[in-house]
Amino acid sequence: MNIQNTLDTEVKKAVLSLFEVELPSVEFQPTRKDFEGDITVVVFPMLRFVKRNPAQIGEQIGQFLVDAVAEVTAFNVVKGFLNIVVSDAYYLDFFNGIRLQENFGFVAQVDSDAVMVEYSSPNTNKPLHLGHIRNNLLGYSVAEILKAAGKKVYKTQIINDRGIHICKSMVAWKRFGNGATPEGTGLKGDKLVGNYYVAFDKAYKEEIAKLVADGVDTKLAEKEAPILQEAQQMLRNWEAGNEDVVALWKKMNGWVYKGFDVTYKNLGVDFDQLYYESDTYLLGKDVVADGLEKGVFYRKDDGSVWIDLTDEGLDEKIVLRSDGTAVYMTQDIGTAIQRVNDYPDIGGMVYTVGNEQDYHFKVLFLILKKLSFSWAGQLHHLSYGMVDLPSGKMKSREGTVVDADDLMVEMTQTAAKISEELGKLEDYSETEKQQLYKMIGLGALKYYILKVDPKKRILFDPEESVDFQGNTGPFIQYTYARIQSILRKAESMEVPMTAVDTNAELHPKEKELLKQLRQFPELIQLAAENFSPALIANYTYDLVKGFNSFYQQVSILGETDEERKSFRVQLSKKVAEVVESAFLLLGIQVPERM
RNA sequence: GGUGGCAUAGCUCAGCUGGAUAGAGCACCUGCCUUCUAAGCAGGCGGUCCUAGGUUCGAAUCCUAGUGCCAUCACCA
Repeated sequence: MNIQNTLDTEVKKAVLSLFEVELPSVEFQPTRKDFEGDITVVVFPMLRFVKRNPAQIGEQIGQFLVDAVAEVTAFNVVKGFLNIVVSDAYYLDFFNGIRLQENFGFVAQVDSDAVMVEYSSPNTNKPLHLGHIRNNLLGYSVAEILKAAGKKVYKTQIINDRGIHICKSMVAWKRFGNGATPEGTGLKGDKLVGNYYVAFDKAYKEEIAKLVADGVDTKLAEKEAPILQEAQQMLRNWEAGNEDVVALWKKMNGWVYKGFDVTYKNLGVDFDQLYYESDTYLLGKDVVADGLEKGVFYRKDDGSVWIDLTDEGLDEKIVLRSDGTAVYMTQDIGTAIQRVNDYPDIGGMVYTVGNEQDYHFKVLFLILKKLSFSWAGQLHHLSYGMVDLPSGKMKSREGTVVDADDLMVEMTQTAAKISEELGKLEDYSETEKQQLYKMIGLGALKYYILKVDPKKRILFDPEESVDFQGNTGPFIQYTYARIQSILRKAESMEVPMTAVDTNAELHPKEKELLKQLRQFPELIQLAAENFSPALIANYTYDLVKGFNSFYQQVSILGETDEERKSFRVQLSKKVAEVVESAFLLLGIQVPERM
């Protein structure tokens, strides 16, 4: 039984027998470092029921607990805080329980309902950048955390493969490309297509300037620039199914997908199911018709269809244009329904999309609720802040973006530089080294991004890059590698890996580590409830800090008492396992050496 | 203007449903490698928790008002 539950009932019993009062609840917190004890009962809230001096109440409850609960060995009271000391035996017993447990903290799938997690969802007219990296890491990590918490998860993305922006790249390629291909140029497909998107913008601006110079009004020039007209015509042709246009569209998108695959693979993210906007953009219209009948929507005189959300403190929102075509919202309604049709066990969805779309998702969820879908209550917008540069916002068209591929290469190079200076891996082959550098470089990047609360905006300074010391991915990876080194030696020393004697006495650092390990399962649940990889990251950091302190203060393999040595080796192993598990949830790998 | 988010040390960030003297890392300054990996450990320096009120035994945390930054309020996606 969990010690806290035991204490909860015992404290209530104590208050009942001592003061004849029934407490509704008891407030616990971990004892702060500077005080003696493990768990603290906060006495203040009891004052409403027990009219006495808090210190006195604490004393009496403390004595009661020592007498009644075997695991409680001592207590002290500071002001209104009753600090309880829990026996070493309790912690050692806990350790024996998890010693051989694989995937400690992870829950086997318990929910029959599945969750679909959407993330990435790029446009196919330009390469992925730092903003997508944050999106991908968050989405992937949340999906993994939900799995670890017992959910069935489908990872998905909706690829925005149609629209005027794609046509812009296509037009520019036709005009300036001279038949360039990824094979011919040696460029990654997404990069090649992205270049033409930039080229379009450049040509467009030049045409506007020329028209304005010829005396055309700026507004008009922006509308009438021939290259824009051409792109618009191309979109109409695409929608009409023009063979040439569709063939070009397929060809160029194909290039982009190949490029994206490389980036995703390097980033270490994946998907169970892909959706393409070209398949879904017409969806949702029948649902709107349905909703019209039910009175959820209403039609205006011009034929457009709206929903009135003023009762919810929001505005009116259009769901179908006057010409009967779908808008963004229509499509998202349709896609959500499509997904549940495809995977009937879906009970909820998570949308990983930037916070600039908070309003959109608020409205979308409300609409789905009003259409009374059973799963509409379980929709979550995993909203995150933008990644800004010191110069401000990233803009693809202006070339002020941090490219995802470039950034990963840079991080790997930095890792390589640091590692080579330290020179600990002389016996590694070149391939082994490269693999490790990538692991460390990406570990630094991923941790840097995931440790921050998703809601917050991230300021990324490419000059200062990302740290490799302190509260960083590499620091945690390093600790893991250190433990592996000990374990290798322990194996050659043939240290026995047997259950520990619960009568043993714990070193304070050992107890500290056991306390931290004990929190891991709850932490996964908490992270899942809050959709927060940051909680996992910060927990892992604390655990590792605790281990390093332990490592520095006590000797593990040098310990002369064989039983104690065995315990320390196994404790280290468990810490490493938890670090590995936690990092798995963040999509970060851990090295055997570094 | 309406709505939403954010504001904690020079910088980057923790701080769970209100609880003890507000915590880390980086930077700066001290120590510690003939001892299990020094990408480490131990310590020092550094804070009107944006401001002003309020609720409470107790507020960085909750409420109100204000300030600053960001986003959003399209028959674009």
